[in-house]
Amino acid sequence: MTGPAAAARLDLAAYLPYRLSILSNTISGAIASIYETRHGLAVADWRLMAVMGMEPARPLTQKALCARTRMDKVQVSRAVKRLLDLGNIEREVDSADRRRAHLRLTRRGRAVYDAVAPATLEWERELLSRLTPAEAAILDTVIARLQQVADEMAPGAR
Amino acid sequence: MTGPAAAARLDLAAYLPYRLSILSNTISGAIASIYETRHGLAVADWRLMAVMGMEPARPLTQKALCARTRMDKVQVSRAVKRLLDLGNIEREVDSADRRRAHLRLTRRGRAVYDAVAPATLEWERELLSRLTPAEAAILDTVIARLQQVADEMAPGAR
DNA sequence: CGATGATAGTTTCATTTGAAACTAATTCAA
DNA sequence: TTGAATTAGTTTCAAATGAAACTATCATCG
Repeated sequence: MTGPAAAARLDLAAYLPYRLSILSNTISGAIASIYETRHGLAVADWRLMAVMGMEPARPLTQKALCARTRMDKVQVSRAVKRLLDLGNIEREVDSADRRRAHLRLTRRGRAVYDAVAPATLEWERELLSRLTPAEAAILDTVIARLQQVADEMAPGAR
Repeated sequence: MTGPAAAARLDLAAYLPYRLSILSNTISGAIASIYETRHGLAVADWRLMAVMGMEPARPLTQKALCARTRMDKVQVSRAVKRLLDLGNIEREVDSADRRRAHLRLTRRGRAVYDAVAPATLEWERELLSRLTPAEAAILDTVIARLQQVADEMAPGAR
């Protein structure tokens, strides 16, 4: 009833990588609209702010931001420049190693964070509320396991 | 035990949108390496070929490709141009409406498709093999449900 | 020391991307 | 019909991106 059966035909609508990509883009786009227009933040900018907001007492270097966000150093460098221009973060050169600088949210950045973070969390909560607790729990472990496997299978897996 | 409890603190490592984005990018990148270097295809190129390969007997217009891939018409226009240059697809102007053209894989394009599609499916199969059947089934329904909810929640939800 | 190599972060330059304007063909309405 | 509005697809131009080269600082080794 479905036409001639070809060996291993690829059906995008059922193909996990494709579905994940669409889903992730839909979600990211929706959440980005929370901070893009109102606070003038690009996705990369918000990502850095989210990390810096997590542990405000511990200022981070750009290298640490790279590690925590999986962004590369050029992206981070540019996002940092934008955030400095916006006045959302401040930089203090490390006294022991002047190549490094420690970055933290300013009062203004903290205010932006406090305005945006709850909205993004609420968005996530609303999304997850459509799943049963069992489904949510399985989703959690499945994502973790798939990430681990994907890391192993990726070219140049370390 | 986790420091001062701030209201609604955002933890990226536990935040679904972020985790999904990392996972999707890891997977897409790994799969892209299957066709990028060997066949000179960009992600968009392969996506179009995957759709055209699904039902080879039914040539598609660029508009139809937009709908099926969720890519916009500019991306599609450029990918089509690259695929024509590579000789992977051919174009036949619609006799009834000369704005439109029907696109299909050439013999060469079909050969590329037949080389790439099984490898990508094998990659997916390998990934999914790390899940129990129950987990895989739940993942399937969860992705579908989340996509539906995300579509509703996206700004300008139609 | 002083040279060599490594590290943190930035800049340059060529390519990619996206939005908006554009072209060409078709439909619709009077 | 012919003129306005739509539609399919392309081009343009400015902004975003990434890879590689670069600057400045620090560590190490003779």
